[in-house]
Amino acid sequence: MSIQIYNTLTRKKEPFIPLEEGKVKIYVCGPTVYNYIHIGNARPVIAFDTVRRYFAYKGYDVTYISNFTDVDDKIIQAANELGEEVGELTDRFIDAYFEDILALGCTKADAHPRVTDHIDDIIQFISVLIDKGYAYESEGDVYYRTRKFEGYGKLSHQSIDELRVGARIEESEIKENALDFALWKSAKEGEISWESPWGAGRPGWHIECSVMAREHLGDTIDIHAGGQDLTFPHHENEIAQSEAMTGKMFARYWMHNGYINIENEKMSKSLGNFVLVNDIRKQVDPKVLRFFMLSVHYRHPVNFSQDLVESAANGLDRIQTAYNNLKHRLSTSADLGDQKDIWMHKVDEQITAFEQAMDDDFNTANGIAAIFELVKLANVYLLEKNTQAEVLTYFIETLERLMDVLGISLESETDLLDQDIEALIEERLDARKNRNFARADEIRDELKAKGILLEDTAQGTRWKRG
RNA sequence: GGCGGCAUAGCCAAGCGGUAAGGCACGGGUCUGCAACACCCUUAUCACCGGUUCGAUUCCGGUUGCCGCCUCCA
Repeated sequence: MSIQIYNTLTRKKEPFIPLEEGKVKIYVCGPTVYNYIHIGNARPVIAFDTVRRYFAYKGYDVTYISNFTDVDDKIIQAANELGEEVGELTDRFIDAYFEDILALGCTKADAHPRVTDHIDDIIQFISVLIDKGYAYESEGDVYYRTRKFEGYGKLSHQSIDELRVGARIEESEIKENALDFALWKSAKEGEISWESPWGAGRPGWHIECSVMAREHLGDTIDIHAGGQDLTFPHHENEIAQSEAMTGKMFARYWMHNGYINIENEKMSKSLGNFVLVNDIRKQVDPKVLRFFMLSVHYRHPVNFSQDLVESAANGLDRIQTAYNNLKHRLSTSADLGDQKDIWMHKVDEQITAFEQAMDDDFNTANGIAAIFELVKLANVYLLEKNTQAEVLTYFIETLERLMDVLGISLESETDLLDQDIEALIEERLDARKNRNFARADEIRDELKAKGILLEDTAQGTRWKRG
């Protein structure tokens, strides 16, 4: 079964057919680096990191590119306000970005190109568009001639005539048409700028992605992804630029993730309800944040609230506990029992269910359901008097493998017990043998106060951090 | 005005033509020295009104209510 992808371009789920057998080239629009990222920024990073992981799981050779917009109005403004050089500011927030996304279990892209490293390519690209009649210079700016590109509007399914010219699109004298957008902006006094055939200036927002995607992935890429709000105008404009340039299809599949709301409200600066990843990940286990986001299909909106995150934490805990218990059993039980094939088969069924879910437009909500079924099976298996190492191992490895697709590691945090604690657990075992339950409970409470929870099983006492 | 999305149990969330996955929370039971973990049991006429169909949560039309894009935005 091939992977089905909902393609914004066609508004349909389509079987994924790579340009090149066994390979997939993905470009994800990255952040404008003038601040720490918020959880809304984190959603596409997590969603498409998961897409990337699943492709890899399926054996694809994935090339994954995500850019940094490191020069634009907001950056210049922020730098001015902070009295910092643009380059300093962007370096700082790029570092912060990596810290944040790594904490969230995302892998770095194969390349993170920056706009400021591609100025020459951008200038060249724009020059060709001008030569081809798709762009024109006007008072030091260069604009894209939207009317000239026939397919304009095909991604957002907007008719160019229906687009409302908002109050903020100025019917500028220097543009031929209100919908024309800037490829090159002339520099204002004192602004960071680069020399160009049209004078000192800097790139417009949309051109960078066309240039960098082409540079790193070629004329046509398999998947182009980003937040829903980028569909128009950003991605529409990218298509116009790239296809005018190459005459070839720019991206075959367009994926867009849904929004995040905060406590049922839109996240916005005016409401002051921005949640920065850098803050929240210090309060909530980033694994939980990731698990929470993946519990909803990527195209649907997700509501971020303390209660919902907490309930996700409890769910993830169920998976973690089962995993820990399997490991504990493996290390404490004899290799007995039979019916190996039956159990292995049941595990396989859930692997299939997981893959079917993920094949269906990366339906992580259903994938997680399959993992929970696996957990249920494991818990039932652990009820057996005798277990087989091979079965336990298969459960453990499968859980690791599937959770890894979701970018969540179940490996314990290398925190070994202090000798003191270990001694206490030993002492408690003795106390229980001697039916000195008062002392046993005392020890359990003492450890609980230190965040160590004890669980007595037929195979001995196991513990976990609580 | 144009384009689009969503409405499923207390909460979250899949399903999208054959009478409802999964998780969280709640209640009852089993296991346990007591717990914890776990297991078992219990919980939904799928916003409303029409239509198509042998049959609709699922398709079509309409109504209501939320939401997004059309302007920087993940």
